[in-house]
Amino acid sequence: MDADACIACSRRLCEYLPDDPPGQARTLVTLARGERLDTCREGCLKFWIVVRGWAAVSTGFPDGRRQITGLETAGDVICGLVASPAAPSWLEALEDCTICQLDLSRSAARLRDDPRFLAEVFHLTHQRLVGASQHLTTLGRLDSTERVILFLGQMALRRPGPAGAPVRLPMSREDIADYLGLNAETVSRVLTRLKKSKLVRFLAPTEYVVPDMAALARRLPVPIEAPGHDPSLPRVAGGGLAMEGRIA
Amino acid sequence: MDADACIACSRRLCEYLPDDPPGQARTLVTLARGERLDTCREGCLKFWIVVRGWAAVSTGFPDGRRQITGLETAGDVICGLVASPAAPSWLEALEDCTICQLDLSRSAARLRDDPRFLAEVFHLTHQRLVGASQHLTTLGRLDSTERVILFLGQMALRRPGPAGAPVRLPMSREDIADYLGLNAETVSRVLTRLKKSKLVRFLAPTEYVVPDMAALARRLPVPIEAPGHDPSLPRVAGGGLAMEGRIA
DNA sequence: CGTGAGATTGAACTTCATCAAGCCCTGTGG
DNA sequence: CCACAGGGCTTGATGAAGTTCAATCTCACG
Repeated sequence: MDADACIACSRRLCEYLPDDPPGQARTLVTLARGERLDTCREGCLKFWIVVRGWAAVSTGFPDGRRQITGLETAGDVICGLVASPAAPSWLEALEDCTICQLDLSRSAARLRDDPRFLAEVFHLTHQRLVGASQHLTTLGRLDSTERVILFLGQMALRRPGPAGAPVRLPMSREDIADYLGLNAETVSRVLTRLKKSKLVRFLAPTEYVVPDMAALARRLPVPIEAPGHDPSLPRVAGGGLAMEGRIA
Repeated sequence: MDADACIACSRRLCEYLPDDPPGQARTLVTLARGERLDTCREGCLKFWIVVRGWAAVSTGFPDGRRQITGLETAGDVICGLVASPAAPSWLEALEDCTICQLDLSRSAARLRDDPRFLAEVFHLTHQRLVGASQHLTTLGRLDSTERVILFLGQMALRRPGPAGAPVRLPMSREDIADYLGLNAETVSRVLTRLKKSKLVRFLAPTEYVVPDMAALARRLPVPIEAPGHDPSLPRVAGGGLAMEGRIA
C-alpha cells in the first residue's frame, strides 16, 4: 500500500482495521474524472479518505438535477453511512483522484465498544454537520454573487501554501454551479463581473488569485472560512481523542 | 421535574446525568413564541430535548437575513455542539414550547469513555446530518412549488395520528419562508395555487388536509419522508445501542 | 489543422423578490 | 356591543435576478 495514503490521512482510521489479514479491508482506488463510488445502503461500515485530487459528495434526482453537498480533497474523510434512503448519493471524482477505502465492517462488533473510535466518527460527523448547515444557509439566503465570492474565498483558504498564491479550481463551471445551486452560465457571468471588479484575477479559466482577501470578505454577510475545519481548535493528529476540545 | 419530559425523550439522555445532586444539570425551560436559547460556544456539553410545541434551529446574518436549518418538535434532540464559530446559531420557539435542557458538562470526563453515550450522540448527529443534506438539496435544486409541497408533505408525516387527518402548521408564513429559502409572499402565493389545484385543502390559515398524499408525491422528484427519521430502521427506544442497525 | 469539450456572451423568458395596498381575525378599550 | 388597532395573510404591480436556448469563442489534443 502506498505510504502517501497514510500521510494524507491525518485521522488514521486504518488503525482500527482488524489485525489479522490486511486483505480486502483497505484498498486504494483511483478514479478518473466523472467516475463514482456509491454509498453503501445498509450493513456496512466503510470510510473513504481522499488521498489526492478533488471529489464531490453528490445527490441526484431522476430528472437529472444534481446537487453537490460537499467538496473533498486530500485528508478529508467521508463516512459511508451518509447515504439516505431517499435520493441516491455518491462520491464523484471532479478530477483524477485517489481514494483510500476502508471497510471496517468485520471489526464492527469490536468498534461498537471502542470509545476512541466512536469519538472519532462522532467528530467527523459533527464537523460535516457544521459544514452542511453553513452550506445550507448559503443556498437559502445568499444571492449568486455572494455564493460565488464565498466559494472562491473558501477554495483559497483550503489550498495549502501561502495566502495570495494562485488557487487552482479543480472543477468545471457546471460542477461549481451544482455545488452552489446555480447553473453554469450564471457562474460564468458572475465570474466575469468579479474579474471586471478586480476582486479576483484569473490566470486561466481554472486558476485565479485573490489580491485582497479582506476586500472579498467585505462583500459578504458571513466570515469566510474553510468548511469542516474549526479554526478555534487545534487539529488533533492521530485521531482518537477528537472530542477532547469539545467536551471539556 | 415534569414526567412528561421523559415520555417525550425517547433517547433518555438524562440517564447520563451525574448521580449525585440532580441540581442544575437538568432544567425544564418554557419559551414563548420568538424567544431564543443560544447555542453555547465552547467547553460545554448541552442537549436540548423538545418536550412540547415546535422550535426552529436558526442562523442569522447581521443584515437580518435568517435561515431556519431545522424544525424540531416533541422528542427531537438538539445537540448544543452544533454551533459554528462563523454565524450565530440558536434555538427559537415557533410557538409556546417546553424544552428539557441537559447539561452533561460535569460528566464529560466519564462520558468520553462511555461507548453507549458516544454511540448515542453519534447516531443523533448522523441523523441530523442526513436531514441537513436533504434540506440542502431541497434549497439548491427544487423550485418554490416543489419546496412547499415537500414541506407540507413532511409536516403531515411528522404529525402523530392517522394519515389524512388535519395537520396544524405551528408557524407563520415568514417562518416557512425562512425554512425554505423563500419569502413570505411567495409562500403565500404557492399555497393559494396549491389550494386551487386541490392538492391540499385548508381548514384555516394554519390547518390543512392532504386528501391524497400520493398525488402530492407525484409532483416531486424525491420521495416524501420525515427528516431525521430513517424509516428503514426500527426506532431504538432507550438509546444506547443506536448504532446497532447501522454498524452490523 | 480539424475536432470537441468547456467557457463565454447575448436575447428572450420565467421565476421570485420587493413594495404597496387591502383583507381577515382577534383582542382591547370605550 | 361596537370601533379600532395590530398582526398576520393575501393579492397585485413592478422590477431584478436567474434560467434557458442558442451562438460564438478558446484551447488542448489528436
